Amino acid sequence: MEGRTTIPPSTDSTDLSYSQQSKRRECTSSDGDTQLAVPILGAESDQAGVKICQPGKKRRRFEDGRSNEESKKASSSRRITRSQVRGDRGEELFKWILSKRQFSDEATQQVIDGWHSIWSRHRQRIGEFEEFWTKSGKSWEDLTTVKDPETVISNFIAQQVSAHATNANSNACRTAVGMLFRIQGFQEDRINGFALKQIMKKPVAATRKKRREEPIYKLDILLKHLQERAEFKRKLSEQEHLGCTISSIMAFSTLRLAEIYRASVIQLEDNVWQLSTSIWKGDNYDLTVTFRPLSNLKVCPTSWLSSWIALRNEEDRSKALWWRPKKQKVSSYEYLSKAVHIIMEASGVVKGNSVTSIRKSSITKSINQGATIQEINRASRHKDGPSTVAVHYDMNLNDTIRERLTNFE
DNA sequence: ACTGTTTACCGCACACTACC
DNA sequence: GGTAGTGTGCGGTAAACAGT
Repeated sequence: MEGRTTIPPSTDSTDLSYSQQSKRRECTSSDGDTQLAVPILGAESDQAGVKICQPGKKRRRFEDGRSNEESKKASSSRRITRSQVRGDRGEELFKWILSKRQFSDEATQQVIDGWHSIWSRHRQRIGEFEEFWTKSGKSWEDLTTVKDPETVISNFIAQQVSAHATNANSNACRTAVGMLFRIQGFQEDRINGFALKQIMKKPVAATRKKRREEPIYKLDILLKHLQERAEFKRKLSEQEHLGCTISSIMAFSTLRLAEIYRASVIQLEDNVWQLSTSIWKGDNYDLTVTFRPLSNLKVCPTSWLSSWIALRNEEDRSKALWWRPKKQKVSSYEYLSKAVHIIMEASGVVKGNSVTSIRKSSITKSINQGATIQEINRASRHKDGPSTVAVHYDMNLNDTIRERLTNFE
């Protein structure tokens, strides 16, 4: 996988429009709020290449070769935690601090709501801090009289590190506890000072993305697979059907999985589908994408959407978009993720590729076909198009450029 | 001194997965 | 199957460079 090949002409289009009775079917978004994942980065470096160049030198650079390539996946030694209690304590502490500042419950809640999905992570880290704090004989009250937050954080991080915290954990703790002081009104420089930055150098460096020209698989293998699956949709398991539908949407809309997860959909006339979602990454805004039938219906989102919806009973029509007809429940984010992975694997996509790689290869293919930069920016919805695209999407196109460079007199 | 370009750094949203 | 720990992508911003 890599290199270019010719794009198979997308040909025939058997009609497989499943029932599409009434215009305007409506499905609402599932989630109330998302509940996953945390920020911060990782790669458990056994001493990542932190290398600070001598003073007189230029810029520091952390990703010079030789850092152990394979970003290690979920380290085998996951810390064991008594999570529920911990998170609850964390949230309690957070709320307690705001109440000390006379924040009303509503106000406090709205502060929390300002974080979309990561709050569930912050509260865990704060909980971890709470343990540390209490264990060292301090009370919550003592927290409000802290004069020097940086010291508190530094000591906390240092102790985490000596207790073999992962880099990701160090980063997460720094962020969460810093936040705890930020809401007390401390200014940035009192929190994230020079000494703490020194401490954080290693974990932060370890998480930096290593840039390389990684080949992206061809979108075509996925499309081909979708096309095959479309032949016998009725034999597909519910999860496969789901996976195909989402893959198709992703390939043709370059939306992220999380965005698709919280999407809702309306069917307009003639198999035209309108998908609405909200973008949270970067600027927050709502987005509506309209899918019209493509010449190859077998890979087209419209036909996958209509057959997906057709799986449910009449009375479930208005249920959430990712409602699971068999189980009679709404899919979780993880379930969607698994569904797409099943499809990717079946298509022959190399294991280890993330769901968003579909987005990547879709954009890469467009570039390869000569899409203009404007088209790419519009499709990818990247703010700072050119640089982002250059770094993330056209990596395996460099071969072409190099080949051209070989031409000389 | 001023303008333009590249890259580091921060922090949050998103993705993956061990484990219960 | 879902939770929570761990890993990744990317926008905003400013520092470090580089040119005029």
